[in-house]
Amino acid sequence: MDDSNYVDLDEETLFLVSQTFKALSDPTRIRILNLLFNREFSVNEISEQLHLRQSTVSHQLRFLKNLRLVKFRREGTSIYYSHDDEHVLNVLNETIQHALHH
Amino acid sequence: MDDSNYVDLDEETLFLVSQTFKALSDPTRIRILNLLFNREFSVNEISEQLHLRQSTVSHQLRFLKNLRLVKFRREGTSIYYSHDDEHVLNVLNETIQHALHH
DNA sequence: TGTTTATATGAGTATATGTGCATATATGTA
DNA sequence: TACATATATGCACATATACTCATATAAACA
Repeated sequence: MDDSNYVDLDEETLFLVSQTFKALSDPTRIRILNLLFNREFSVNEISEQLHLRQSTVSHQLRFLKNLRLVKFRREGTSIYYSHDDEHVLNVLNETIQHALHH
Repeated sequence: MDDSNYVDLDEETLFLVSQTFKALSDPTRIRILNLLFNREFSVNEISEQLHLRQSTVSHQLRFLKNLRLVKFRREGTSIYYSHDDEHVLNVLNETIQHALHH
């Protein structure tokens, strides 16, 4: 069989890929990203919409922010978060649709 | 803004999606799936190729098997594993390529 | 400046996860 | 049957993770 396309993954790539999927491996983060799919929400809005503690949302947003999966803008005392990675969001959405229809 | 497409995810979908990504969130499992991309390998072959303990490979294959991401066939005393989910493998490959070229 | 509102963060805790060792199981062969 | 080889599995342990509470930080405004 032809396995000439096989390339051993370097450590940096492995880390980046695993971190990306780790972001999508937690139900809370999936719910947040799914909520942000269409528009931006403030931390409080996310908290209320998903029935999560403010600190829980804030912790998870930091996680997603560090991976550059979400971006934010300040408006007064509120901070509005929105998604910031088309590729990852597409992967998530595809997999959700795949799960919903199978 | 239009958020009419937003649907709260049911628990079962959330679990399935998060489990799928959890499978892809570990460097060892990523390396195994990446190895199996082109052809099947026995447990020992995987172990040798990736410099992993036999038990580690076996444990992770069980994980992947439970999620139906790999399938296997017996040949004598060896068991050959191969991938069994085109969608997940595509998602993984896309994300690896994305990471390699960015 | 003091107060209110919104968000971020540190510490503690319970649980989940990944790995290795030792051993069990299963197949093949003498 | 006895033994060798290949794989699976139970247990123990170290580490990672997600959540909560309490508190810190930051902006708006009286």
